[in-house]
Amino acid sequence: MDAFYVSVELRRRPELRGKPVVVGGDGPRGVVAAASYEARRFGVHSALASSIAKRRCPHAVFLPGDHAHYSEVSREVRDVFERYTPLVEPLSLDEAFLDVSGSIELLGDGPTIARALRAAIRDELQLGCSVGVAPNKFLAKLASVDAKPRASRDGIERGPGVVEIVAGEERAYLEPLPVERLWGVGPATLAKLNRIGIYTVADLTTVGAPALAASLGQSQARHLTELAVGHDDRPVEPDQAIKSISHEETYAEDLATIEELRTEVVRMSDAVARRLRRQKIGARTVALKLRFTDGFRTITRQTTTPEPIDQASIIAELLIPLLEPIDPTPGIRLVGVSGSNLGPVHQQLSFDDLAGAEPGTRESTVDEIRDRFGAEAIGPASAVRNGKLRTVRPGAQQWGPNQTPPE
DNA sequence: TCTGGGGTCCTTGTGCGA
DNA sequence: TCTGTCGCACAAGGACCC
Repeated sequence: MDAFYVSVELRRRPELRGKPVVVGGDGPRGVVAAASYEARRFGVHSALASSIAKRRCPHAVFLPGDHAHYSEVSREVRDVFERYTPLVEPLSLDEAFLDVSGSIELLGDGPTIARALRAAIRDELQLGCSVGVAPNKFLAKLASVDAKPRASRDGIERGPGVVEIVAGEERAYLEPLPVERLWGVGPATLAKLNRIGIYTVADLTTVGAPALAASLGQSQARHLTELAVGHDDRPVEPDQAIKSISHEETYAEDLATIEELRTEVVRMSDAVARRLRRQKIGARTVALKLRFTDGFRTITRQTTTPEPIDQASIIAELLIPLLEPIDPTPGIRLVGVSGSNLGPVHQQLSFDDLAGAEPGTRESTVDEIRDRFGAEAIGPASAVRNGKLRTVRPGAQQWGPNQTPPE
């Protein structure tokens, strides 16, 4: 999808069409989630610090973002995709791979299906999208980027909308591209490649395997060598099982005491546990993540239990001891909790249960209360501040702390 | 007055049992 | 009994993706 979050907002706010619009966090530590092409002309792009975005484009309209709404629209988009093939693998809210090889006889070749799909999304949902057509996922993704509109200081180019990479022409397409276009080459890998004289995909195909492996390690070297010649045999998999569930928050003001960290770990554990129960799954490994303000340093601590768990009280009881050796006085800007190693939950005893309740009943009752009366209806006592419960809504703080923190 | 949140995958180090 | 090593599981961190 093209500038998905912004395009969704423009459907509700048509008066903003043609203006620089930015969706993201507007607080001191917020980032840009999406920028309209008008804003991109000023060098504003996703993941840019909002403070810099405001400096580059002071007249842009900043919108806070509405993750729940984008999820709904994403579902509508997927419904359209599924009219063309059942083999749809969502990559994120705004991207998906479609295997249409079984639909060609009925609906026409790849580019024909791509054009029909674009027209349907535009006419029915008033949203723009760009499609890459290719023999595999990596090349299709690459082509879809080249199909998108492009913004520069001089103006906005519309983009072709559909780009096809034909089988047999993979290498001719790939070789002139800068090597960072390959999936898995970010800033760190790019620096390593540049150090051994690799700047383009063509450079990568001429360097020997031992030299590449010495720089990057066997696994990554093999991966990039395959991509550089257009090989990618990953199938389109519609039903990917999730492997971890996490919740993390960055604070507008640093935390500096163990007591504050404990309170936040309880809140985050509650959020993660609720989502685990929603998915009817438990985590064997639970992890704590802390990011220090000095130098953006991040540490993680994890522990693994014999059985999958989905109770907030147990997750918190496991993680809080991991906090004890940590000195928070330099200032903590982010706290996160995650659960991985997922599996079905067997009957488990929580600390609550030791007080007499049936195993697991207390937290599922909490879920029911929240479903009926809202997230603010009930929560951990330690999450109450100034008489108000500080709740966690998934996605609510997706792009950094709010400008005006809750009381 | 720069850097979110939710993910996946990989590498490296370590402890442990065989 | 001591030492080396192999495989495995786990912990921690890093890199990358949208």
